[in-house]
Amino acid sequence: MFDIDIQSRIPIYEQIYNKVIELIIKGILVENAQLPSVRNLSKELNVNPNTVAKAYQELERSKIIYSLSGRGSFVSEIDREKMKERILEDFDICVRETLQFGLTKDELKNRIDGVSL
Amino acid sequence: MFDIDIQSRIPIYEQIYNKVIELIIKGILVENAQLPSVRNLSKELNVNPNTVAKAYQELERSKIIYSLSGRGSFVSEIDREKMKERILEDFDICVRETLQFGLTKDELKNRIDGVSL
DNA sequence: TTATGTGTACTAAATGAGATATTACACATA
DNA sequence: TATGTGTAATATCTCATTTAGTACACATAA
Repeated sequence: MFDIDIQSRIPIYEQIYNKVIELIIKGILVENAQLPSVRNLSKELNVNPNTVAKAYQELERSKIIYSLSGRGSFVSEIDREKMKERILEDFDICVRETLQFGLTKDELKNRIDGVSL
Repeated sequence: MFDIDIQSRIPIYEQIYNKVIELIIKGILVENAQLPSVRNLSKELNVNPNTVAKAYQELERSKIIYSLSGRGSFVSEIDREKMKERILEDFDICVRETLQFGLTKDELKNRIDGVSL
């Protein structure tokens, strides 16, 4: 569920951050659902607790989750559209970078069809 | 011409690498055109010569440029389609990451129209 | 030949982000 | 009371990136 890629150039804490967003958007983590505890998730991922804590703190700063001392961390009120918007803004950057190389928007659109998960 | 972003999380040598590709794709650097010398470009960018050299060496490894000892570095034979393909493969990764969040291909395609350089 | 400009190689050091190790504290709750 | 929670703090390690400096071999024009 929280699989991460140690090889990736994307920092672990950022992968966790993104994973939580992904799970929320997909409806797997619903409003007020409790996230795995820092210590449990760190064991599950074979990662230092500080790393998970950092991800959770960033998520809280973004108001995506809220953490209660002694209780745990939970999913905030969800505005799916706002979350999607945030993802799409990252996508914009990628598109912009690609266009910069001189490719056309049509080439990009056609390309999307061929992409498979 | 070779503007780079010191703030970026993308390494300088990689920005230079990408810049050269961009200039080739756009037809600004044509076949057998000479690149700025390692020392000159390093001065222009306020960057260590080693950093430029690293970019050039990577470009040569990729057969995008060729370097002649004592002469300089030059643009290789160009297969624009192959270069585009390489760019698009990076784009694929980005698309895949975005789809992973649960967005649809149509949402992505529509989004592209709104992007401006 | 000489001077200058080219790529290349090498070693050493500085930097910074990321991750780890460890301990500790305050809080909630069964 | 015991256990589990988030949080904080400090020190350390690792690694990629970048810098600094020097040196060598080659090409070429003066």
